Amino acid sequence: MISLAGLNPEQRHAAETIEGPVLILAGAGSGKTRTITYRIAHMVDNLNIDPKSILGVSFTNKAAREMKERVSNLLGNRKSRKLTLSTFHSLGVKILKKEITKLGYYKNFTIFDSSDQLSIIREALKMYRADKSFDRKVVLSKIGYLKNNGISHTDYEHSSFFDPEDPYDVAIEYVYHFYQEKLAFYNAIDFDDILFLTVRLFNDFPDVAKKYSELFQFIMIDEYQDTNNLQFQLILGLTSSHNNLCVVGDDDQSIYSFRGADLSNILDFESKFPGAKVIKLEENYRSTSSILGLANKVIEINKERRDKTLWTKKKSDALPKIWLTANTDHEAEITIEQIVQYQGDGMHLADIAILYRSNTQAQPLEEHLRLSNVPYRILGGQKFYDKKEVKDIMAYLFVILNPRDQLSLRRVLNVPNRGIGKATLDTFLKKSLEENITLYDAFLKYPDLIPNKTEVINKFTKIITDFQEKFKKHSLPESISCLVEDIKFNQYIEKSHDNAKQVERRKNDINIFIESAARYESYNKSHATLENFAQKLLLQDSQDLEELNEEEDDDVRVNEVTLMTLHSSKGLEFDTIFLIGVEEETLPHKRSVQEGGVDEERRLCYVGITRARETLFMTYCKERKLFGKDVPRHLSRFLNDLKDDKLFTLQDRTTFGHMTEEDANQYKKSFFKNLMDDLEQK
DNA sequence: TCGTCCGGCGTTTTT
DNA sequence: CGCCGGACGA
Repeated sequence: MISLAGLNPEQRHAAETIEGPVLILAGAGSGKTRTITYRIAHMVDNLNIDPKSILGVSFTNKAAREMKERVSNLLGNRKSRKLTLSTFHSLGVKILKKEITKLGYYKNFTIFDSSDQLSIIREALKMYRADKSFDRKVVLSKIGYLKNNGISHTDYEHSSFFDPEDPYDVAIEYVYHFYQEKLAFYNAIDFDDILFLTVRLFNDFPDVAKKYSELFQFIMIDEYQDTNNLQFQLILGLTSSHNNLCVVGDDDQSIYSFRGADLSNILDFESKFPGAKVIKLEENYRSTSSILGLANKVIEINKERRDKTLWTKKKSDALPKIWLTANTDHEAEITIEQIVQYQGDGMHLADIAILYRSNTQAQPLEEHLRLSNVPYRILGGQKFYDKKEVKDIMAYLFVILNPRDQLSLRRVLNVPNRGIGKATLDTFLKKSLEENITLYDAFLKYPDLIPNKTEVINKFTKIITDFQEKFKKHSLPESISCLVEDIKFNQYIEKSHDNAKQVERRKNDINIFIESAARYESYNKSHATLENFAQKLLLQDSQDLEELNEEEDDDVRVNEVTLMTLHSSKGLEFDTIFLIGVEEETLPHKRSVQEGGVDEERRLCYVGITRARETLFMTYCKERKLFGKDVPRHLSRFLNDLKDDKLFTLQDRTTFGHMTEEDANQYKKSFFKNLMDDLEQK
């Protein structure tokens, strides 16, 4: 029996409302995760609901994992194992693995990341012979936008999204077709396709939708404010045979509209799901009253939001501080100075975070942290999987699994250099087009197409076929390290870099990769096939990699300051927050202002403020170096509009050198006091 | 086939 | 100011 006595009345109400559509509006720091983990535990343990029939969906693997862990702490491993707690995308892949042949794909499909996508679009634009240079990224995001609105490449021309007068739209019409045909030919899908195809599957085969909807009788969606149209369609499919949908979210923390998140999903929940119950969690357990007071004022300006006001029992008079600094260097300097002081006071560095709007702002901070010998970590910098050498090895694995995957094939073809360059590739590409076979099949069928290349071609295809066998017989880590050995990858790394340190780091990355395969194998035993491992890699869901990379330990929090963007800070909390660069054109970002997305920037600011438990510093610069030029800056409207409300103290740190205004006054006072004392003595 | 040089561009990014 | 991608030359 799970006791809900530890929940407040609203949380408890949320945990006990099981049937029908429910919207839990969970403000920042209102105990959301606690509430939904108890809700699940209550369903299973107290109401005897079969855990197999419960589906919990979140956005990140990390969130899904955390949920799993916390439910498991309440329910025990045996029951919690039967729950399905996953991300939208891994759920989609799971379904597609079983059903994708219905849509004309092979089962061993590859998932393309954005660099793969961009290279196809580059090819398409070349074919289109665009005299005006179209921006690949714009084209890609438009295609993604179309997919997220359920428009396929064949629908596009006849849809309301297509304007025949707009040259961009006409180009995109061509590129979209080219792109989808290439993907199908490579037996690959992109991230949007994972959801797009799942929705299409549900629409074209209602019995399939019914099957999954009957399997999952109770559905929970976390971070509902970030769902897009496609995810909404998916939810409709999953609930087609029942109405037990519980969504959890906070419209004030919707910060992913640029990825298609549609705020109306949460704003109009009741009209989309009639009879819905709405439960508000408004007690904040995280921040002091002064931090929350500022946060509430900042966000209340937004028009399109659900009415709610967070409150807390944690009273405090310590107002958030805003520092005016001279420039980015000065900003970094006094921020780190303050952190050093805290460090001297015995504060744990893991309780401190520095947040910023964009990654470029991290640079001066990093410099000053290093200068002051303050340990730090940067969240969301270069991803492990994005490192070139790791991607290379992964590409080998993808080709071994799916030789139709031409992008991976082309990636590894001449890595390490084996004399298969552009000319050779083009000849084989031409042949494969003529015969309408895959590039790989062209290698197999016509190895002597170019007489003096026969040997290298045969050598290459032999590696692939050999390892297709090898992976069946031997363990994952064994096979991968054998592959690395066979292709002489380490020599290749040595040859491509003259910096000895870089060589070591890159070799080490490969070792980490192999170790992660070993870990994956030890966790998953007989299920640890190359196919399943590759799928984890494709969904960037290998916790082993992260663990190995960060050496995280649950009990010991590493003594490091955390640096990250506002986006990646959502869901986290720290005793002390430094929110830097709170300036016009930085937060709100210039481009968002131009495109009318100021509301979302305001939410971003709100997210940043509400990360802080005890202490909040915000900084802005008089001048910021942008692209080599010094540009004058002003305090962000989000704070400037509240100047008279006494919600924060503004300190000009440019005039007191390294001292705060208070310190300077103190100094002046004691200076005069000493002077007086001296005079008195005389 | 590979390396170098030059020009353009520069936000956030759960999968 | 610095990075990345395309062009062009050795």
